[in-house]
Formats: sequence, C-alpha cells, structure tokens
Amino acid sequence: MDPSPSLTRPKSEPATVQDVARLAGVSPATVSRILTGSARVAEDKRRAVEAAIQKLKFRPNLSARGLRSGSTHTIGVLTQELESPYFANAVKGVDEGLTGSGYTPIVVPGHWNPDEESERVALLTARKVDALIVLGGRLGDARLAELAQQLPVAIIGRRTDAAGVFSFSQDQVEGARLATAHLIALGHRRIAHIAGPSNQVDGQERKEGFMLAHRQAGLSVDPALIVEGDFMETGGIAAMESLLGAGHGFTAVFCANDQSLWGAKLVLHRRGMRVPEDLSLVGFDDLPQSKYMTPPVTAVRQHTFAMGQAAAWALLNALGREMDEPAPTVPAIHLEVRETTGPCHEPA
Amino acid sequence: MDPSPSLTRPKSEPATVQDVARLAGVSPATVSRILTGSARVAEDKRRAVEAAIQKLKFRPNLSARGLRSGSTHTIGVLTQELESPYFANAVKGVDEGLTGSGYTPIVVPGHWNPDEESERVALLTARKVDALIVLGGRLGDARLAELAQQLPVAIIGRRTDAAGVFSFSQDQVEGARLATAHLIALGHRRIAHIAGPSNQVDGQERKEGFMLAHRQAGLSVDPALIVEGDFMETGGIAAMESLLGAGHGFTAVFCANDQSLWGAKLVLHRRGMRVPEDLSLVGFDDLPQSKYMTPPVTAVRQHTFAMGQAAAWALLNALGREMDEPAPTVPAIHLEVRETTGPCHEPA
DNA sequence: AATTGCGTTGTCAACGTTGTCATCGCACGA
DNA sequence: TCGTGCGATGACAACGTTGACAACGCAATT
Repeated sequence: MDPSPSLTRPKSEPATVQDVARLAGVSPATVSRILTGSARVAEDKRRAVEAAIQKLKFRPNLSARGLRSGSTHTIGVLTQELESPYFANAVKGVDEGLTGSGYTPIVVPGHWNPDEESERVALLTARKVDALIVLGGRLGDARLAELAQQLPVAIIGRRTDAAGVFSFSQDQVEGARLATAHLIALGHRRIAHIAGPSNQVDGQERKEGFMLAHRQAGLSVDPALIVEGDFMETGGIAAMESLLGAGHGFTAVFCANDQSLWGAKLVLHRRGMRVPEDLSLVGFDDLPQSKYMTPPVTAVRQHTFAMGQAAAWALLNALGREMDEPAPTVPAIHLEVRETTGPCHEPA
Repeated sequence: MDPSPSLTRPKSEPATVQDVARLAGVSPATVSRILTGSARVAEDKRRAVEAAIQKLKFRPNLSARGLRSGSTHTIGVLTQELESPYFANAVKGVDEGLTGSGYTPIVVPGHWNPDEESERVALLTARKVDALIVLGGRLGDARLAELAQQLPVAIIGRRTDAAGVFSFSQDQVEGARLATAHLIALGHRRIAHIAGPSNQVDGQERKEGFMLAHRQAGLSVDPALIVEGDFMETGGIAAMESLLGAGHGFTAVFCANDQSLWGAKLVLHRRGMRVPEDLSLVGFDDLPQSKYMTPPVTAVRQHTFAMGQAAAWALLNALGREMDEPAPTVPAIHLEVRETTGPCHEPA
C-alpha cells in the first residue's frame, strides 16, 4: 500500500464545442453535426473539425448532452450482490449484449433490500438512464409497472405481472423437478432438500419442483428431510450438519443452489464421507466454479448470461435501434450431469 | 422467458424545480437552496417546498446539476472482468467504502485491453465522474499521470510511478515467497510452479518470489518444473497435465493464482491422485470459493476488499469530504494455511 | 442574365440546475 | 420616528450541447 497524494492539480479546463469550432473556423452547430452525424457537412470542414478535436483532445460533455437531448446512451443495471457469481454472469451477458451499441451499462448494487433498491433505481432514473435492467431483487410489481411507464424496463430471473416489463426468467419448478427426478432415476428414495430462504420466491419454487418430482414418481416426501438454508455456503454447512445430526437415513440431497451445495459438501469432506459413493448431491445455478470442484458438481443450469444478453437486446430494440442480429434465444433450463451424483447403494 | 413489450408509454414529463417552485409559491432558487442546503430558508417555506417535492415526486435532474455545478457525485470504477471474483471483491470494497457518502460508483469493464480501457476511461471522464478508481489493467503510467491532473485517481492491485496517483497494492513477491517457503518448510524439495502469463507483471513478480524462497533456503530451481498458465482454470488444467506428463518427480505445486489451482486440482482428481497426500498445492488470491473447496485450499490472501475500501476512502478524502472515520488499514499479505498442503512423503 | 431551388452553414434559444447579485422587509438602535 | 444592518428571497445568467430555423452560396434552368 502506498498512498501518494498529489498536491498540485493544474486542472486545465477541458475543451468545449466552442473551442473546437473556433479553432476549426466553423460554428458550434457544425461541430455538433459532425459529432452526432445528424447532417451532411463539407469534406474540408469535416477534416478541419476532426483535426481540431484531436488537437484539443475534445470530448463532448455528456452531462450537457444528456440535458439537452434527454438521452444519455446509458442503461441502468440494478444488481443485488456484486460478488455473487450468479449476478456477475448476468451482468456480463448484459455487457456483452451492449457492446458496439454505443450504450454503456451503469451497474449499481441493491443488496436485496427493497428500500435500497428503490433508492438506487431512483438514482438511476435521476441520472436519466435510457432503460433499466433489474436483476432479481424485491422491487414490487407496482413499482416496476410505474417505472415501465417512464422508460423501457427488463427484469431478469424473476417473473412479474407488471405491465410493459420485459421479463426473462427460467422455470424454477421445472429445474428442481429435473434435478430431483434424476436422483429418483438413480434409485434414491430418501432424498433430503436444503431449501432456500422461505421468503424468497426462487426458493419456494425450487422446493415445489422437488415435491412435484416425488409426486410424479408416486413417492412421498419426509418433511424432516427438508431443512431451510440461506442460499449461502454457511447456510449449507448448518443445514447439512443438522441433517446428519438428526440421523434419519438419506442417500441424496437436492440443494436449492450451488453455494449451499458447496457448504454441504465441505461438511461431508470433514466427516470423511465420499461424494457420490456415500451421498449424492445436486445443485442449482451451475456457477462457473462448480465445474472445477472435486468432484465436479451435478447442477441445474440457469442461463443467466444468455438472459442478460437477451435483456440487452430487447431494450436496445425498444429504444428504436436497428438490430442487425435477431433476438438471442435463451436455452431451456436443464440438468448438467457431472460427478456428484451416482446410483443409490444403500437400499431404503 | 416471456418478453412482453408495452405498446403504450404515457411518458408523463418529470417535474422540475420550476414546477416545485410554482406549486410551493417560491422561486426556483429557494428550492435549490433547500435541495443543496446551501443557505437558510424560513421554516414555513421549507415545509411548503418539501410538500411540493413529495406531491410531484420531484427528483433533481442529475445531468443538469452535473452540467451546472461540474460535480456529479459519481466515482468511476474501471474493472477488468465483471465475472472474476478477484475484481468483484475489490469493487465490493469500493462500494462499501462509498456507502453513506452520497457518491455512487459507476462500474465499467476494461477486459484487459489497453485500447478498450482507454476508451472506457474516456467515457467516464466525459461523464464527468468526480474521481476514478482503476483495478489492475494495462493503462500506461503516462496516461494515469495525465488523468491524475484532471481528477483524483486511485489504482488497486498495481504499483505505479505515475505522479499524483493513489496506489493500493500488495507485495506479490513477498506473497509468493511466503507460499513457497511454506512448502519448503514442510519438507518439499522438488516444487513445481504454474506461472501466470509472462506478459503480466503480477505473474512475473509471483514467479520471482518463488525463486527467492528457493534461494533463501539454499535450494535451486529446476526450470523444467515451471510451466506457464493463463490465470484461468483451463490454463491450470493444461499446465498440470504437461507437468505430470513430463514425468519428472515433484511433490508440491505453487500456483500463480487460485483459478489455476482449481484447474490443476481437477486434473489430480481425474487421475486419482490425492491432495495433499500425493501432492501439495498452494494458490494465490484466496478467492471466497477456495475456502469451500474439498479440501479447502491453502492460499496467499490478497486483501482486495480492504484495498477497495481504502481507495474509496482516499478519494473521498481528496474530494474534500470530512471523513468521520480514519483511513482503513490494509492488512499485510499473508498465507492462509488450509488443507491442500501437507508434509512431504516422498523423499527427494 | 436572371431566377429558382437545393444543400450547407450559422444564429439563437432551450434543456434544468445553481450561484451571484440585488432587493426586499424586518428588527433594532439612535 | 427615522436610519441602519442583516437575513431571507427573487431575478437572472451561465454551464455545454443540440435542434429549429433562417440565411447563404452555388448551380442549374429558363
């Protein structure tokens, strides 16, 4: 660490269109025309202006431009946790979908807190973003609909009834059903579930899929085998310990997300239990790291990157931009079978 | 996926200070005074204005404010990869360090590409950010110094000679030395190194620390045991396979970063080799996930979060804000010993 | 050679906010 | 009672950019 502040700051004022115009011997309007490409300009003047821009290192002041034209060529992205791989992936998709469009994403975190989310969104709109992408979160439908009245809005990872909102999400129930059915097909009969927080819709839906798969197979679920986690590694640890401590036999666990699974897996390692020989594990999200775990994790794959791209595409389109490529498609949710699941050895 | 565009968009024009002033029966200047707190205002007028703001849902237009006052209360953050846990952590630190300050971070990715970084930074300055935080990257010292002339600049994870730039970084050589010395202390004598890309300073310095530890212990390094990776999991896989394929015995590996280690570890798992019984592994960065790997990874801990916080603090301070807390300290780099390292079993 | 027409360029106002300056009104002291 | 002074408030200009509109020059046509 080496903080070395500067004491002198010359602060040469940045050039303006006026300066450029004066140097190039034209009017500010002509400079503007060249910058925005809004009208034809004689070749020699264009060259003179471009030279002046180079010389003065001119960059249009985007505050002024935004004020005058009403458009900032900016897309606000409300995420929840910057450090979560799940959101990072979606943001990356948005970023990718926006490259070459002239629009820049402005990413702000909401921390799953409705008040904070609302505040951050207000900040984005005050900043006059041209469109808005919301990743998950707890913003109410009413608020979303209200926002959609002012500017194009897309939401990722959540369904909504709010009118006029582009929504990109994947079928959580189906994903969970897939995961559970896979375990059942491997012969598992006593399957535990480390659930998500009960106040979060995703968690509820995944639990629903877990139940559904059992019902479809004509199996019943032992409520004692369902333990609530918090979508974090630590929650997975606690849940697995409580599950193991209670001592009711089970041969597989469906975890509501990968992070819970990672925590659970660590507990098994500590106790000398092998995966998948002693216990099969399925996750949800298929975060990038899951592929490199030992053994690599079997998990339901959410196409967050593709959803980010699709959201970006939809908004650019709504903003009236000519799209040279068709709307990207988001693959259906599916199960990525790797090595944390295996046939059931202990007969129920 | 369910994109449901709205066709009608009423677009009620947002309220302005003018509207508020009219409704409250005062002048725009008085509204401004209340908003910015720049002068005393009679209690009854204040109440009237606040009521009008509520009623009209007024939010000051930040483009206009930025244009007029020159300050946007915004801090630009140039990161490299949104999806990398390393950068995500630093950004989170910045975000935390900024909470409650009234400043908002604007995060843009640079993708390790000097041209793109330069372009993104230009975009941030055109947007009139009040200060700039650069995470890693390849921006030249000259450019950094030039930027520092215009606004306060901090750089994280990189040392720089650029004048007037706040720099927060950790001693990479020392970190690598620590990691290697730990292996040597455990009795390892033939230690391999999966290096970073040779054109990246971090990689070079970590390799240097690797060599240094050997020198200090009076040991020589077998050049055949050093293989170049790319700081990604796939590079780690390739490097480990080439190392194992060459067949020269070694009992431990120092990986230039955690992601390389994850890849390498997967190869060992595939080949049925145990960690740390058959091979010890040390990483660098100590990413959050490393703690939940099985076994948990021994790694050099970089305090990226703390550096992010410290950078935010330094910039706020430089912007003249009264800091009610002292500058956060960044702990020295250290080795987090977990379970991927153990005593050497095979005598050299 | 005069006129029309078109394409290029410049002038000017406006976007919403804030700071400067002048003014107003009030309370106080002489 | 009148003048002074100070605090509160309003009018106004300015930030840098763009778009509407007007004016200009040139070429083609009659």
